Amino acid sequence: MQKYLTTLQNSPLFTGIAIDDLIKISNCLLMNVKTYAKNDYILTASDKLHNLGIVLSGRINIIQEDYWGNRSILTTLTAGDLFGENFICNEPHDLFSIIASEQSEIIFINYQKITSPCSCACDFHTKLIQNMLQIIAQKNLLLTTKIEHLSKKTTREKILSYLSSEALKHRSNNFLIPFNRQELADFLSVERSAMSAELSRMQKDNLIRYHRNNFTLL
Amino acid sequence: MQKYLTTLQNSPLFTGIAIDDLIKISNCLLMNVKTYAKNDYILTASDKLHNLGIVLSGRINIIQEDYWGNRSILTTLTAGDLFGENFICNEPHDLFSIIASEQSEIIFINYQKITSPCSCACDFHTKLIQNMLQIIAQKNLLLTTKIEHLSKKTTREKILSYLSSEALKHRSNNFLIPFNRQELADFLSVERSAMSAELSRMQKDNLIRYHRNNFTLL
DNA sequence: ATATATACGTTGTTTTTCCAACAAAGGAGT
DNA sequence: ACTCCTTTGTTGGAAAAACAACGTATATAT
Repeated sequence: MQKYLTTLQNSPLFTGIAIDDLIKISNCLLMNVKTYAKNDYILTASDKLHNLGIVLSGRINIIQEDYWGNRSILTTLTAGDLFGENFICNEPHDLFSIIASEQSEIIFINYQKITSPCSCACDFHTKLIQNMLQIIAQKNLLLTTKIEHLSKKTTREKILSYLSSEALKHRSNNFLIPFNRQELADFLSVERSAMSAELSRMQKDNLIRYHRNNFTLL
Repeated sequence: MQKYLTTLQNSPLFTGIAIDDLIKISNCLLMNVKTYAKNDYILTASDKLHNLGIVLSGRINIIQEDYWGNRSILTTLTAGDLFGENFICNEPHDLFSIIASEQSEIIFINYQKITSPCSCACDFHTKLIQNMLQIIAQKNLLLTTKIEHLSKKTTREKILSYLSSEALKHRSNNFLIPFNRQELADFLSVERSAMSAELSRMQKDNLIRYHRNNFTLL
């Protein structure tokens, strides 16, 4: 357990919890490390997940299989990343599976133990619960704004929706975006070259100025 | 307070908590009822929200104002509905405002009090925290699957993505959808008539069968 | 400085969606 | 059955996006 502490400490679930307290708390949480070989299933779509997982090493993919069996990778997680926040305490979903894409170690934390107070470490427990809520709430916010962008019908509107939210976030009409063109196109679910073309048209129309990933709204 | 108990009891935040316990718990939660007139701001974009809100009566809109000041209504909430789960414990967002669209009563519940255990009612408190997590996690799941649909480029792919997830959810290739055509089109962010046309083409291509809101995947 | 790879922009063609207008089908009430 | 109203389906032209192919800029390494 000792050797995983640094990874755990850097996980958002344990932010604000001192390393000494982490050691104490780890005894109450029914933690449990498992090792998976490449291509092992960590969770199949019909399983119900009772634990929160944190990747200690390796790489795992959250995948979706549709009605016809077509697979697509939703996200790929590496050391320190958390999973299961959404599946937990929900009915069996039948939507996602989790597979190790290389040999991986996962630490599982009993969900019940996180949400119910215990005798030994109640102070940290409160912090833990708040961290947990914050993580999900933050993700929720990200998903909501992304949906806002994706709901726009034209590429131009999608771009403007995204740039607008970035400008509000930075409290400035000039800001850097964390994507290159291909990544931005993927994020907005449009075609890269078409998006590039639209960007130049928007510049011509005096809506925006940009160079590389530095953007200015006019 | 008494007269609001039924509304509160029906709120997902308090499911599984008996009415007697609800009365006890309500004393610990620093609840606070406020009345708003039509068009009053309940939250402006730059405010930080410290409380969870439940609508007791009336109707409120969660709105978004973009960089240029264009407003759009994201959701509209009525009696029993909860808001603030996502804003709470996040940095000021500058993205959403909340406005009463008619005279409304809102009960605010101190967020700190929800997440920290208290002396008087710890059993219900645990249930409360679990309800809170479940609500957000469930919403998260909904948002994630919606993003999956919206990320598809063509209308046909969006429809199939949606129908596939419904089929998996119902564990059957035949199911009823909870939308009429206009609602489905809005949900998938496509144009109704174009979607109707695409549906008939899909039927002609032997991908699906449908009548009204009864669908079968082939 | 040169070579090489990667990111970005441009253009023309094909495909898809939007839009508007209308036609057909289904439901509710008399 | 008939009317009225709502929902769903159809069609053709206009607009937009996807796609492919290529040209240009920028970064990196040797």
